[in-house]
Amino acid sequence: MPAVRLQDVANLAGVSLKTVSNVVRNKPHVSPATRKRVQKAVDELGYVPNMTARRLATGRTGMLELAFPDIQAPYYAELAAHMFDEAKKYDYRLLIEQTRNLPENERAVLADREQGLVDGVIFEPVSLETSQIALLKGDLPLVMLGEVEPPMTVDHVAIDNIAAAKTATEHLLKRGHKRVAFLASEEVNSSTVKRRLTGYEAALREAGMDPDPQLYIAMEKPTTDGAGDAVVAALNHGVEFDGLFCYNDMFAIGAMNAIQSVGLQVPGDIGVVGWNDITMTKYSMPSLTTIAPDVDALCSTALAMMMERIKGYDGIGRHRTVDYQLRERDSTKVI
Amino acid sequence: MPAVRLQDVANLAGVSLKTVSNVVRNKPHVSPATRKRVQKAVDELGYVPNMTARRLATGRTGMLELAFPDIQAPYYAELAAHMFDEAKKYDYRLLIEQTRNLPENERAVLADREQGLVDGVIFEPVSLETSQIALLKGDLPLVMLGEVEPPMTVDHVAIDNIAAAKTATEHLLKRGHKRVAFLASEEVNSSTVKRRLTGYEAALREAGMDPDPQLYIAMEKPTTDGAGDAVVAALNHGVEFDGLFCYNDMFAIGAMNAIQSVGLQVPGDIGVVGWNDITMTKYSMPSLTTIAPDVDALCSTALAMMMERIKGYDGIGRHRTVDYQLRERDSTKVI
DNA sequence: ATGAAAGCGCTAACAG
DNA sequence: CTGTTAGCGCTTTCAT
Repeated sequence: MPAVRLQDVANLAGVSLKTVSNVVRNKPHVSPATRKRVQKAVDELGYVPNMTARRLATGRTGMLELAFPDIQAPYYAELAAHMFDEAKKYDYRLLIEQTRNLPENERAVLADREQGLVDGVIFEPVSLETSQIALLKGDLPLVMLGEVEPPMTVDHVAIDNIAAAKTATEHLLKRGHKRVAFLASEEVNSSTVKRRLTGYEAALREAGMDPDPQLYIAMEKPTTDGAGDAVVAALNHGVEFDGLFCYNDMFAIGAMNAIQSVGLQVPGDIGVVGWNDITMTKYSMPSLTTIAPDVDALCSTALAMMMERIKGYDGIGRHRTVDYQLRERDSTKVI
Repeated sequence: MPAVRLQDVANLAGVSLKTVSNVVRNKPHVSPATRKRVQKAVDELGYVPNMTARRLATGRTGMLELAFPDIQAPYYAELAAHMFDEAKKYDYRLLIEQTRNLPENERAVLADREQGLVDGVIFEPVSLETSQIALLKGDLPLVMLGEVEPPMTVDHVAIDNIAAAKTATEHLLKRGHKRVAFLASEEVNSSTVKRRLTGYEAALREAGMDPDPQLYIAMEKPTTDGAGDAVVAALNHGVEFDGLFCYNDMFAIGAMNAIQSVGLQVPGDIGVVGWNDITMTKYSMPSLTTIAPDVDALCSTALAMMMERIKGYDGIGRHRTVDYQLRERDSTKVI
């Protein structure tokens, strides 16, 4: 059954192509009588506009690319869900692209190898450097998310990682934890790690403590199990700490499980704070205190900037910071 | 900067449009010398093919829609990740559409309101009925996932829910749990619930027990918290059980937390089994024994059937069953 | 208020 | 091996 075209409808209704097009798109300049007749023909034939053709004619695809490391990571799945909702408000659909933290995939995102597929891309790189991004970025509207420093010309939205890391560390200190460690993997997101480390150290210094290099626990593998392994190794090496600020929630959950598996208590012996506020933090044992970025604001800000770019704004890159909150749960109850 | 077109490249290279097109698509029938010259022009101009135009000309979009309830649900996020990988093998991209369990959204998926946007749709409905699907399904290739009975003409892939539910229940029985309850929400996926209930009851009967209606714990809200609430309510009502087979992993995790919050132990007092084997099951406390569908096989089978449909296969709907495994973890250690 | 004609950028016969 | 000629289905001036 070959698809029914505008022409077919026009023939049936006995009007021109243009008129049918006007009716379909709810344009003015069509008499009620004609409109009704055309609508009847549309329904009868079951006409559905061909998006591809419309796109070619208008140059607008109605699609945005959302590129980030991994849809399977809870934080990104949740980010995607919010972004879907937000995009729908502007009548846009999202095409998801996973980079898997691979530089070549991140480069491919910018290479814009499929012109005309999307109207713009919202991109959270983790390993590309600013200079490379500037180099590769074509003229497709681009909004960056996350901690990689954007080039001068590109819009960017993120939360203040230094401040949030400071908040997390201060919280641990306030709850009575004296020696707070920082758990992260350097393999990924090194600029992010750096920022959070800065905030962490600032909190310690303000509390009159000197950051102890021993308390920087580096993971070998950037996975949940890797987090557990690193914590156990630190404990076995006699590193003493009673507070742990983790790079993300999954690492925190891995760490809590490991801590409890060696007979220590959370938060009794070690208080733990995560980052992202993924759904699972409510159901881990114990539930996890975490930094909750305002994902709604993140998405709406990113999309708003994207829409301006699409409409033609071509100025210098804007940098927006969105809020975060410390969500206190059982992993840091007062001791 | 107006996009560079095939024509521009042809002009620069001094050849015809067609030749450039051949070079770009790596078609034969181009002399090495010409190919090189054209390639140089392509690079110089930074030519990128316009996908929309290509699509209109070929009628192939290179895109598949993947429609399911909710990207935020871990199982679907993981399914999507696998599906992305599988689709890439066929050079297809995926457009995700969330139905949020809403019938109107499920209907919209089938209504094919955007002809020419995708070449086919892979769809896991939960609330639509077979007859409605048959009615709404246009002529876009369609492959169904999950437990809703497909119409005669549509392909379908799923795991044997009755057998898997029986396996899960038998496992609990084998581990020494005498009174096994079944936890689910009837609001959603009622056909799925029915099948699992059938398997659950079959296992009980084979073990010489009569299913006790009291042991069917119905949730009011189909959420993780709803699962916990339902279990606590049952316990408060004096329902006695020492085994719990849950509709899905998140419900199981909610149930385990609730059980432990009232002072009972898992698996000591109550053994728990989930469904889906989401990543989190390894990190819950205790880790969760669960039914692990072979998601890889699910995706590859679905995509293979989709490719046949796209290539023109127009026969009767095929029904494929993929494997599952019982993944034993700490929530059902021998008691 | 409606119609005719000219593309959007690409692919696909069909020639040469 | 390469070039020419039509479309793909829709939107959009520009007339009427």
